[in-house]
Parts: sequence; C-alpha cells; structure tokens
Amino acid sequence: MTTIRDVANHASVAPMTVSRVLNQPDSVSPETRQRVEESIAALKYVPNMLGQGLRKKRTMALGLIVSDITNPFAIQQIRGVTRAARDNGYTVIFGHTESDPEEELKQLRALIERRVDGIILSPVYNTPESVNFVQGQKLPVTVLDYPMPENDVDVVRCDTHLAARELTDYVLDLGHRRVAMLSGDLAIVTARERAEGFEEAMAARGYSAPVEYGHFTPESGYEMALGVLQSESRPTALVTASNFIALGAAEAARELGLSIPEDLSIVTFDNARTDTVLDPFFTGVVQPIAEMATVATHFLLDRILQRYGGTGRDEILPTIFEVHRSTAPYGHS
Amino acid sequence: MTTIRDVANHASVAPMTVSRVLNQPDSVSPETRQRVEESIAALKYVPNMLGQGLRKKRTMALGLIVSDITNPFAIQQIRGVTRAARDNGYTVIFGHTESDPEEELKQLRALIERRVDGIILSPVYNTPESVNFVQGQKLPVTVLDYPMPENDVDVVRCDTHLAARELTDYVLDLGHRRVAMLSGDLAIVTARERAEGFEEAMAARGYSAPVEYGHFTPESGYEMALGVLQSESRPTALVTASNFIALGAAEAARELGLSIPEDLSIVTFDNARTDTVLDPFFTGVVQPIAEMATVATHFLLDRILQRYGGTGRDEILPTIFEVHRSTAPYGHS
DNA sequence: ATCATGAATGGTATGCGTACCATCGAGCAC
DNA sequence: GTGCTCGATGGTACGCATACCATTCATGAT
Repeated sequence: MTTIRDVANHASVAPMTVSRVLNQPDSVSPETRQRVEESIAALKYVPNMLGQGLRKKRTMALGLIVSDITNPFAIQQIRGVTRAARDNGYTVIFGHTESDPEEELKQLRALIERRVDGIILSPVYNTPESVNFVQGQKLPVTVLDYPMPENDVDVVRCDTHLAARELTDYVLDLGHRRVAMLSGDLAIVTARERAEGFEEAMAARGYSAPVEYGHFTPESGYEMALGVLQSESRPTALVTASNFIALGAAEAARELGLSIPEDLSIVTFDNARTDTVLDPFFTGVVQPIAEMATVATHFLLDRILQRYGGTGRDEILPTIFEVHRSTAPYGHS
Repeated sequence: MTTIRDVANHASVAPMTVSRVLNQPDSVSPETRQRVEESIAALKYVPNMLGQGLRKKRTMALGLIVSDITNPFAIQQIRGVTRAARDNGYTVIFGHTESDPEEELKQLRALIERRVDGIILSPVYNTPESVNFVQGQKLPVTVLDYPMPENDVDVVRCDTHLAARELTDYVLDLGHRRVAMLSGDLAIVTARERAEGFEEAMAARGYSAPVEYGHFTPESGYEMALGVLQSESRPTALVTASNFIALGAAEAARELGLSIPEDLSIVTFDNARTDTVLDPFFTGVVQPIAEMATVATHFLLDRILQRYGGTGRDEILPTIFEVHRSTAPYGHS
C-alpha cells in the first residue's frame, strides 16, 4: 500500500513536504503543493492512521458502546453520536455488548487497544467497573442514560424516576385505579427507578402498586402481561418500562381478547420514534435521544480537547410526554 | 499510557520478552512469564494496536458498511458479521451511510485509513465505484445483498428476482387478480429486480402488472398505497418490496378503512425477524440474514488469510417463505 | 555588497511493537 | 574436553507519519 514516502519520491520532494501538504497546505508553495497533490492522486495514496495516530498521539476516533443493538433506542443513539462526532471531524468506532457486562469490558478494551481518543458508554449496569477501567487508562469517558453514583464521570441522562411519576399520574388522572407496572431486570437501575416512580405515584394517592420485574424484551413483556391480566383483579391500565415490554404486553392483551385502549390502557417508556412506524401507537415518555447523544459527544470532546477538566457533570435532560392511541379514560368502553 | 517498554523495565526484561509473553507465551520460561504477567497487571498495560498494526501489517479488524441503520434488516447483518468476526478473533469497525453513495465512499476511506484487514460492504447502489475504490487499495472486499455485474468480487446474496416471482405466484394462487407492486427507488437494483420478478409472474398468467416506484420507507409506502388503493380498479393484494413499504401500506389501508387481510392482502420482502415483534404479521419472503453475514465474513477471511485467491464468488442463498397474517384468499371477506 | 529576515524545504529522531539475527549458557554425544 | 544443538533472552532496525531543528535561498534594508 502506498506510503507518504512513495508519494514523496514520485513528486521529488521530502516526506515532510507531503505531510505538510496534507496537514498545513498553506505552508507549502502552490507549485509544490500541486505536484504533490497530483502524485497523491496518481498513486491513490490514502493516509495511514496507524502511523499518524502513533506519532500524533490521537486517532480522531471516538468509541461508542451500546448494550442492545436490536433496540431502536440504541440505534438512535448511534446515529446521534455518529453525526455529532462527524461534525467535529471524528470517526466513531462502535461496539455492542448484547447486555453482557463481561462483553462490555472486552469491547472497552478493544477500543482502548485501538487508542480511541475517548469513549461514550451506555452501560449494562451502573456499577463502577467499566468506568474505572477506562479512566484507569487516563481516557476520557462519558456515560449515557444511567446515573453512576460511584464514579466521578460526566453523565447525560433523563430523570427517569420523575418521568415514571408523571406517566403514572397521567394514567390515574384518566380514572384508572387498578394499575400494574411491568418493569425490566431488577439488576438494571432504570428498571428500579421506573418502578419506584410508579410506586411513589400510586402510594401518593393511596393505591397499591403491583410491580412485576422481568426483562426488557417483548417475550418478557408478554409473559408478565399474561400473568397480571389473568389475575382476579385485572388491571385496567399497564405502565411498562420499555417499548419492548409494551409490545409484548399488547400482544398478550390481543390474545386474551382485550382491546387497546378500550379494555386496557398502556403507557410506556422509550417509545423511541424510529422510522419503522409512521404513526406511533403507544402513549408514553420519550427521551430526547438525539440531543442526549449530542450533549454526550460534546462533553467528551470537552475532555479530549481539554476545554473542561473539572469534576463529573450530570446533565439531566427533560423527557417528552406524548399521547397516542394506547390510552383511554377508565370506563370508556 | 503504559508501553511495552514500561512493562519490560518493571519486570527487568527486554521489551521483546514482553512481546513474546503476549504473542508466544510458550517461548518464555514460566518464571519470566509470570514476572512479566504480574508487571502487566500492575501497570494496567493495554497493548497499542497502532504500533502492532504498523509492524504486523494487519489490524485484526474488519470493516462493515451498511446503508440504513434504522432498518432491522441492517441490524441483523451487523450482529451476524460481528459474531462471525469475533469467533475468528477479529473486531468489527462499522459505518453507516444513510443511503448516500458519497458518504459510502467517505466511510470506506475512513476504514482504509484505519487499515482494516478487509471490508464487507452492503452498498447503496450496485455501481462499481465503491468496490473499485477498495480493491484499488489491494484490500479484500465482500459485497452483501447485491449482484455486482461490473466487479470481480465475492458476493453473498439471495435471488431476489426469483423470490419476487414466488411471492407473486403465492398471491395469484390465492385467487387474487388485481395485484399491484409497491417498489423502492428505481436506482436501486433490488427495487428493479423485485419489480421484474413481479412483472414476469403476472405476465405469465396474462395479467397486467402495475408497478409503483418510490423509496424503501414507510412514508413512501404509505403514499404509494394511498394512490393505488384509491384508483378505480382497486387491487385486492399488494406486493411490497420491503418491510418498511409494507408498514406504510398497511397504515394507508387502515386509514382507508380496509382490513388486512379481509379487504386487502399484503405480501412483502425483508420482513426481517427482529426482536421487536413477537408474532410477525406480514406474509412474505425472508432472507437468511445471519447465514449471509456468516458466509460473507468467511469469504472475506478466505481472502485475508489467502485461503482463496480466485475470481469473485457469487453465493446465492435460498430465501425463506413465511405465511403469516397479512394474506387471505380472494373473496374471503 | 552585506547582513538580517523569513518562507520553503529537508534531515533526523520518535511513537509502539515486532521481525530478525545475535548471544549466552546448559545439556548432550563422542 | 570439544563441538554441537537448542532453549531463553537481548539488541537493532523497521513499519508510517510527524515534531523539531537545520538548511537553503530569495528578498529587502542599509
């Protein structure tokens, strides 16, 4: 493969001059520059970022780790970070962990081995190991989605606890009284926070607050919904902790012959506006994913470019509440 | 950041010995090895792949370019390639082009700059520029999804033309006579091939074969469907060229008060089994994405490891026809 | 003509890890 | 004891691009 020396020979200049043409074109005379550029084109020279990164001690690459790439939510994160990075001249190297904390560490290691300039991490758990690992290498890192109480690190997230209260209040305001929550994995802080918000909102009005913990998957949502919808005191509304759980719950309702929203209202988190459906069905809370990704990227660049060197920032962006077609007042049917 | 020399000093050995511990542990005496390993752990040494790649002239990284990351189809490709690569000790560096051919070239360039060992490309168009660009750098490349008539390159794909005929025949066998096709962008070979298969199947039975060309998006599917479903001779069945188009068409049908499958049957391509729905709705043709990704990765590794050096291979995998709930015999309602 | 100035270009060393060859000493055959 | 092999380890140079310093030469001031 062509090197800067090949180009230099072809253009009868020193390698340094070729490097200057690429990096500080103004410092080279127009004639020389043109000759070098012709040689670059003739030899199809493509710079070697390995050599460059080694010397410059930066690779102009950001690492991004998401846990579940099948979730449209993660896709929007990827798009947002990629765009923000590209706007600043950075490339994104990207990994997914299939929600496995060990795989997360492996992926982080792979990014560090490639000497990315910084890492944006949407972690599986909010335990401190992953952030410690990256920071132990003196590499800047920004965390997406989760509070990280044990780390001094920049975080960009929403107040999921508050959003859970709002969501629950909305359902209660519609007149529903028997409401159940279908949440995700108990080990995941988001699942707990959302359940807690639900419990608080219910308790504030003196209702019991049944919570099911499962997983953030349609299958789990389906099973949890089958369970609660066949209990003696069938809820008239469900609060689900993710779009996947909501989908599974809706499927269960369909099989049980329950119409949404006539017989059952469903509200959900993370009803990510993907392009897969024209018209969103679920009423619920949406996170400003694109904006979160942008802020996270800027936080990271602040650290990389040493524009900020203080203690970890905790940026909490407001969620957006959207009413769609999965909810109706109690007794509506 | 720690280097191999730091470790060498810490363990009182030469850098070469550290390198050997990492690459050929058996060639180092157990005592020395253990001392070095302790130093590696103590200093939190993480190898620098920039230096290693420079010297070894390989990076153990594969590049993957997909066009539309919002499509579950692409996600399955990413997962498949990532898995197959990981099973062989390779990392995947991944880019998406948002279906922009210029962005495709930029992304390819970024991968080449990072000196990936090979590239898997799911291209926007089947024009030869992208493959020529990569091959011009003497880098192996495998193409996913599309035939590339102008390139001598390994390709992994399905016979989409044949699948279109099968799909159309299925609808005709159900008794439908007025059938319309909603396809994608005329510039995309898949859109053309699927439309051609449809036209041939219709012509073989002497029916007219109306084809709409739009885009591979729900919005376009919605608009195309609104058009054909409001024409004087409203079709009783639609063949759509992608899952996105089918979703848009279904939405249009819903707005027009048409029930699926009672009033309108829909069959589609690429009803990718994602994890977003428990129970697929659309009858249609599914591509064996995971297998395609595996084969593509193996093709690429064959080239990288020089296990194969012949002319471009063209692997055509069979599609899978799945009957779900979007189709019914004509006159069923 | 002389010298300072600065633009343009070149030479050398470096970043990190490894290929390659050299060295050293132990063990062995005779 | 001599010569040999082989395992273990070290030294040097290199891959590619660039930071830094050196050099060259033209220009302008005096």
